[in-house]
Amino acid sequence: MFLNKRLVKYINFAQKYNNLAKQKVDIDFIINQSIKLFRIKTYHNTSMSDIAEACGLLKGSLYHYFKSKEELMGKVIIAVHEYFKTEVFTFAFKEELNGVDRLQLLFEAAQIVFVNKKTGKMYGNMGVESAMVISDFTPLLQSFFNDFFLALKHIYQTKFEESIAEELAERSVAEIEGSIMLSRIYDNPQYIFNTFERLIDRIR
Amino acid sequence: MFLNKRLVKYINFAQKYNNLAKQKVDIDFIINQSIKLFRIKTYHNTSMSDIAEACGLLKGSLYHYFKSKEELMGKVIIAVHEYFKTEVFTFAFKEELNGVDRLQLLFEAAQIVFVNKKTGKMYGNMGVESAMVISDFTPLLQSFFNDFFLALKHIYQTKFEESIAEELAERSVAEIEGSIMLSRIYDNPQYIFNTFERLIDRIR
Amino acid sequence: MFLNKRLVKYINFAQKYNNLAKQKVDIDFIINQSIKLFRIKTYHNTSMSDIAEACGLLKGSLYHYFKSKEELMGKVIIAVHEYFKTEVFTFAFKEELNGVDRLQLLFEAAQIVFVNKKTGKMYGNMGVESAMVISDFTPLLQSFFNDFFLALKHIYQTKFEESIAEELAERSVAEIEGSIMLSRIYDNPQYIFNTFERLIDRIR
Amino acid sequence: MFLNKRLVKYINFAQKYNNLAKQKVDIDFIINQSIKLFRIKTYHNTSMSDIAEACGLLKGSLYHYFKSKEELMGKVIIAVHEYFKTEVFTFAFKEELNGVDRLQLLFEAAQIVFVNKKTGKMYGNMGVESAMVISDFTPLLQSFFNDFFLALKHIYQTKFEESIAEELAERSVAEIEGSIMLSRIYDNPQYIFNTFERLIDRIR
DNA sequence: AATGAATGAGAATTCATTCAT
DNA sequence: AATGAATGAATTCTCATTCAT
Repeated sequence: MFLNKRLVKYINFAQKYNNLAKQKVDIDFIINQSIKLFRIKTYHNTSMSDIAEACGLLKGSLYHYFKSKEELMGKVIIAVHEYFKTEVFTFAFKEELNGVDRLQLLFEAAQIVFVNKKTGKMYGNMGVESAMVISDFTPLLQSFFNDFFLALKHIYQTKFEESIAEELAERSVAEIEGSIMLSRIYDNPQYIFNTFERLIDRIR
Repeated sequence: MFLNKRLVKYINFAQKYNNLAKQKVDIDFIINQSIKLFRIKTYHNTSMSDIAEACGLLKGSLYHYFKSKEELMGKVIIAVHEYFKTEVFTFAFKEELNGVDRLQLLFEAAQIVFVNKKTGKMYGNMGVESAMVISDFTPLLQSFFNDFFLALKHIYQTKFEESIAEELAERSVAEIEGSIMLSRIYDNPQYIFNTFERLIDRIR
Repeated sequence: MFLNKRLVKYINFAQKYNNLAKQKVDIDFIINQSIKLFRIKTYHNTSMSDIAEACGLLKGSLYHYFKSKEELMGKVIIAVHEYFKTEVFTFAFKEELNGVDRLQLLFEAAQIVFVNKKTGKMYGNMGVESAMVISDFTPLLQSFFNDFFLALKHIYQTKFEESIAEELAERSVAEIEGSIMLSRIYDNPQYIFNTFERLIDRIR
Repeated sequence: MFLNKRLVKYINFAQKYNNLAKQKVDIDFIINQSIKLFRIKTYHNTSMSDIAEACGLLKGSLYHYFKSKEELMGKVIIAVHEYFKTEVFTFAFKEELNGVDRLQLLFEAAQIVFVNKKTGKMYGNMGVESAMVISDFTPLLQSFFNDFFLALKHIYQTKFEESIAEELAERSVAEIEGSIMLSRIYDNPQYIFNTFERLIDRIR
């Protein structure tokens, strides 16, 4: 190597300086950018290049964070799951509220994920459809839906006994997911809204 | 036209005979093979090569029948839709039966598509999930779900007035689709069975 | 064969009847359709399918007339050559006219091939460019240009001695071909017109 | 900026050094290899595979540099244009020389492109013919011929007034291009040589 | 951590040509 | 003569992944 050590040091310093100027790139940032892209373009139609570009990185650099696109997708699903846990399902366990209020808050929080508040239109593809298409991710989806189910069951238990609460929860999850699907197919959020209303009425 | 009818008939027959003699496959065969593959492997993970192989053809030969993979997928969705029209939705309009029976028959016919009777397990991915991921196919999916909705509405109208029948139909479609999704995610047809039972109970 | 002879006869008759209704398809017809297509779309961008379609035939049927696309192209070049011989170059040998008139008539006839009289715009690609790109056709092109050269030389010999007439002919061919090229590149027939005028002036 | 200029220089140098170390080829190398192939084999008969092989790369690697074969061809035409600007047309503007000398030098430089000095034979097909066949490239060809025309006009203006210089330039371009075509068709550079001589005589 | 050139496998598609009928 | 299904080789292009620097 013909570059002397002092120079190398300067270069490293300069690079660090440049990086500081850029958007901080960490795993979470990449995951969030990926979520955005997957929603708009689908897992299959989003290339590692696209993701890299959205992160201000180059393709190869992503492989420092994830050893494959599938691993990244897995992390994305987990991140979405985590979001739902802390921002949506959590309302189910606000013991200071009654069941109706909890359900209402939970649905309001969920809505944000699917419906663009400004335009009133459906957001693009959610991870679920993309994920369903890849069987490797079923355990992660199962885990997600377990939590979804448990949250609703917990709310229903404020009014019903366990076995009924369980049945209601299962039905509700199915109804909600089905209506999300319809909303997306018809590009009309009304199906979700109707379902949410119906479910709230039912618990009343 | 100077050819008499009997002759035309003979000619048609002769042509058919010719076709049978040379033709290795026909469009319907390709579509059916494609459906099988798409169910197992997903639209994205099924290559034209795979389809060709399943048909005993070479890749290029498929392009006699479909000018692109997307066109083939479109035809696949239409074929599934057609199947549902003639084999599933049709029970909704058997006016000689009561609503409960119609629903029961319709659900039984639908089940066959999703659940492997022999193994009792879920079949693989259906076109719907694949299709959802490609926005070009939404009109076809809308058309499918329109028919699904109308069939259920027609059944519910045997017991309820129109506006209620409509609401019930919408709910039912959502519930069914959601439960199919859950059944697939948990690889357990029980969710669909439960939903079908519940819906039949409800109309009783 | 289960079809009786009488029937076969009828069928043949019926087919013949159908054919009579169609455009008569013979080699010249195919060649003319091909010329049209090659001019618009280039040799490389015109498929045998395109040609067949333009002739009301199916791809495979073309192979009754030409054993390959290249052979067809060869025949096309020859046909164009023939056209030029009988419709364009021929004016060079109208011994009853003077040189100027012959040149004028020859150029007028040539113009028709390159410039659309109605729109005043250049026609698309001529065979020459397409042909140049395939070295197998150089003998045919040489033959074409030999005749072109001889025609002009013959005209020039009405005013000049042989060696000068030869030189002028060679120059003229080059100038004309170059200006056709420019006219095509700039999509403006003026370059050809200018050249024709200049050449007529020169002989005067 | 806290990095002093000397450092920046070093860094640039270091980066260049890095690039040299890893890079197998660069854009210019690919373009030059492509020019060679297009000349011998035509744009249509040269595959991306051929080009890759000529560059010691794999097919896919080319797409780092060009997003399509057409883009590559565009760059090739521009490169040829650039070559003509700096190596051929440039002689037109050597104000210290008289018109005859400029023309002579320009033609000598041009000859090198078309005629193999060693064998005395014509080189294969040049990009121009290939390009002519693809309408997307006409703007690039127009730009090329604009410069060609301006160079010749500039030379003619040493002896003639502008309008005459213009006419002569247009004629000369046509004559040269036409004679290149003839030289190629007859595989005999004499046509170009004759034209060049004639044009030089004319300006004398 | 980041680069980005290179890989290499595979995708969809095109098309001239063949051939049994 | 005509069909048109089938071939099969080639072509452009994509993309996840690797790796030397």
